[in-house]
Amino acid sequence: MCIRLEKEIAMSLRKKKTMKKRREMLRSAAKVVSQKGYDRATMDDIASELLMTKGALYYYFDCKEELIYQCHELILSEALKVMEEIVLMDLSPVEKLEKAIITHIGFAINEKDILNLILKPEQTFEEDHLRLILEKRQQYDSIFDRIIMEGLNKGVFTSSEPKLVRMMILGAMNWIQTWYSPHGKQSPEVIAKIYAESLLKLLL
Amino acid sequence: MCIRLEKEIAMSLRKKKTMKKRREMLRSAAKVVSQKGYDRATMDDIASELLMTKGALYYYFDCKEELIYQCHELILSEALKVMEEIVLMDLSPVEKLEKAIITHIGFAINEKDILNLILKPEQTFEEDHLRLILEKRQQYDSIFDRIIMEGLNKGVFTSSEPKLVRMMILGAMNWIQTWYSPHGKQSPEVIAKIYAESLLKLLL
Amino acid sequence: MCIRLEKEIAMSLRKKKTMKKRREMLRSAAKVVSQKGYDRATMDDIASELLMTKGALYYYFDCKEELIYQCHELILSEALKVMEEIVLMDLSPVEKLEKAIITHIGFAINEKDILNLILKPEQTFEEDHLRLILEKRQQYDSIFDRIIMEGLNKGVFTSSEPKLVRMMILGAMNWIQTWYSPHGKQSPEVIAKIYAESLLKLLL
Amino acid sequence: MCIRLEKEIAMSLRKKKTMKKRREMLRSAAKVVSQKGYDRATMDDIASELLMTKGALYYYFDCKEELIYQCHELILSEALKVMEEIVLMDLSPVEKLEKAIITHIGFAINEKDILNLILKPEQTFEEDHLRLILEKRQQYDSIFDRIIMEGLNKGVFTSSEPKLVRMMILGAMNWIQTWYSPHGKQSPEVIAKIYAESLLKLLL
DNA sequence: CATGAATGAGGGTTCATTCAT
DNA sequence: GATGAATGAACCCTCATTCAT
Repeated sequence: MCIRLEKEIAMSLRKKKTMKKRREMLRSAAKVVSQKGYDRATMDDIASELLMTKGALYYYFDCKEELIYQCHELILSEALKVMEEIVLMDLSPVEKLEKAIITHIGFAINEKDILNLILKPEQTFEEDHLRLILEKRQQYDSIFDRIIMEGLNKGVFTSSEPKLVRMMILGAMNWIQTWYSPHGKQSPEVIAKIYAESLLKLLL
Repeated sequence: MCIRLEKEIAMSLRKKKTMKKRREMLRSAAKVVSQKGYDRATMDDIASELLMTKGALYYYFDCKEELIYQCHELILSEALKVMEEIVLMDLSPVEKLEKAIITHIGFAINEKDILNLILKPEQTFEEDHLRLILEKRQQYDSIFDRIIMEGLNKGVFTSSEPKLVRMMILGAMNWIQTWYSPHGKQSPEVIAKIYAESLLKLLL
Repeated sequence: MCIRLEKEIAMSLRKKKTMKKRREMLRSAAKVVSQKGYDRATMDDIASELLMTKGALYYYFDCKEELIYQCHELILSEALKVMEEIVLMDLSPVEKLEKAIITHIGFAINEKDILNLILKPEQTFEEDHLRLILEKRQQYDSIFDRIIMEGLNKGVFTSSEPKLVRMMILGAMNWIQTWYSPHGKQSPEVIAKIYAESLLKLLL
Repeated sequence: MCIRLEKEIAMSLRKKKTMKKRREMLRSAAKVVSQKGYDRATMDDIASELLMTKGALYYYFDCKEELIYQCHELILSEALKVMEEIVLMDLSPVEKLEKAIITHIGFAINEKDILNLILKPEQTFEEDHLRLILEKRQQYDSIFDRIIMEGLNKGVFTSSEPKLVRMMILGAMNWIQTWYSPHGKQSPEVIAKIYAESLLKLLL
């Protein structure tokens, strides 16, 4: 019994370790891929960023696409969870949208490496992975829709085209990746604030 | 003399033909590349879209990068010219910005194939081409800055962060490529109108 | 009759012109090929050295190999003719060999562009051309053999291995191409003299 | 500790194996290239001579030029080492030069495949490799200069142009590659002896 | 689990050659 | 005779993937 317990604990420890390792690998992979682009980042690049050999990577992931898909999955799920918490908070729609915008921009900047991957999944993924990714993106986007609808229903937002406005907001935010540099004069937090304040005008 | 003249005319005719052909090739190349992505679109793909052989492509362009660079150059120059005309028109800043937004969205949708290429040039182009592209993009962006500044000076626009607002506007517009489909319910023109109207709010 | 005559003269003039042109082309081709090597010199390189287009070259020569073969043929025939004159001169074997060495070195240096081509014809020419070239080289080499034999018969030369000595002499001379530079301190004539004097020792 | 030791031994064994393989590859590559010439020998040719695939070659060498450069490096270094031993032997200059000539001809004939590559490195190698090769050749040549100078100083050799004589000797020897065939009537050793004996006359 | 080695299917590029005009 | 354009066969090189050890 005691031995069994130890084993179980050991297992769960090992599993945790493995999970942690996988996550590390995903982060590193995402970093390389977001810098070079999917097609230009080779498995060797990714492996050496991890101080591993290519062969080892294939122990953890079946193929390149799978590896990168897992990256998406990881970060999108994380982001989605945070966003869903925001929706359920006891806040006004205005406050929720502000929070959502600030949070999203935080991801876009801090997790630039990973979120970067999201542009044009059609050019990267095959059927199966693609469907899953598009679904999750859909879920993510709908978070914003829900907040906006809530605001419209409560009469604090105004818009005849809420879907288009949601896309304007997302587009404006995602574009930040394009020009943001940590050496710029404004901190990510300041940028996020300004964006939140400004973009809210689209709904007033 | 007469013969000489004929020759010259013939020359200029041939040159015109060649120019026209080059332009056609650029359009087709842009189409393929915008669909598959730079790295996945092979020179064979591009050539067969043109009902040509790969070798023929290399008669006109030194290498793949050069070919795609010329695509950028072509469309960016065109767009820039149109935008510069707008700046010089005898219109109010509000009207100018509306026109600029509508025009830009027109490009983003109709020339999707080409403008699409603009995302992340760093991952595609080497030093020299990259610098030229970034310069031209800069010029393009500054058109919007000029209109915005004009509005601020005349007191019709208000913003403490005009640069960030300009980037929100561009981001919102460029994102359209991401989701626009000709089968959607709204026509490009309607979309453009709605965007123009909404985005102006960011400056009021 | 008179017209006919004119025509004939004209013909012969044209032919001469054509011949001259061919020779010019061969010289230029040889120059390019000797600098870059057969495989690295493209037909475009050769054509542009001649201020022509590639197509024009093909009017005069069937293919690249043919063109280069003609180069060999031209220079080898020339050299052979000069050498044969030397053999027939009314000179002592020593004087003949001196003259032959000096003449050969003159070719090796001044016609470097063309003689250069002679190394390793096996790697360049197909069956037919190769046989013709090897034959002519054989003829050329045998000139030296004849002079040496004459010297041996007259008792002014001594060697138990005349063939090997002939090859030493040719090797020593042809190697000059490898290091000769017009900017060196010794003139071609001086070099030739020294070589003639020294190499004769091999037969004394 | 024991495990560690085993590992280290294994490492060194594997490394040795790898080194040996590399050397084999260089020999085969040299063979193919010396037969077909650098530009005509394809990587496929070289690979199939080794019963390998092209890809495997690229696992060991960065590019074709590097592969062939390593061939040069290998054989030149070997030859240079042997020659340097000769210079340092306790022999008379005449005996040293004889030995050097015989040794060089041994290389020229037996390692024909590799030494063959030395003609015209300018047409094959880029800047960096070229410089290294020319340097090493220089070193090699200077071995002969040193022996000759020693002989001149001791009064056993006579020459007003020792540099030119050195080049005659090298040229005569290297030319052997051009005509030597294992089916000829004279053995390499006999040829080497005759050359040594004859070429010494140039310095007496 | 991990590594070094190898494979094989392309992809970009070059170039001799051809041909309509 | 000459030109611009086009072809197609190779060639060098890359890289995701596999596998014996």
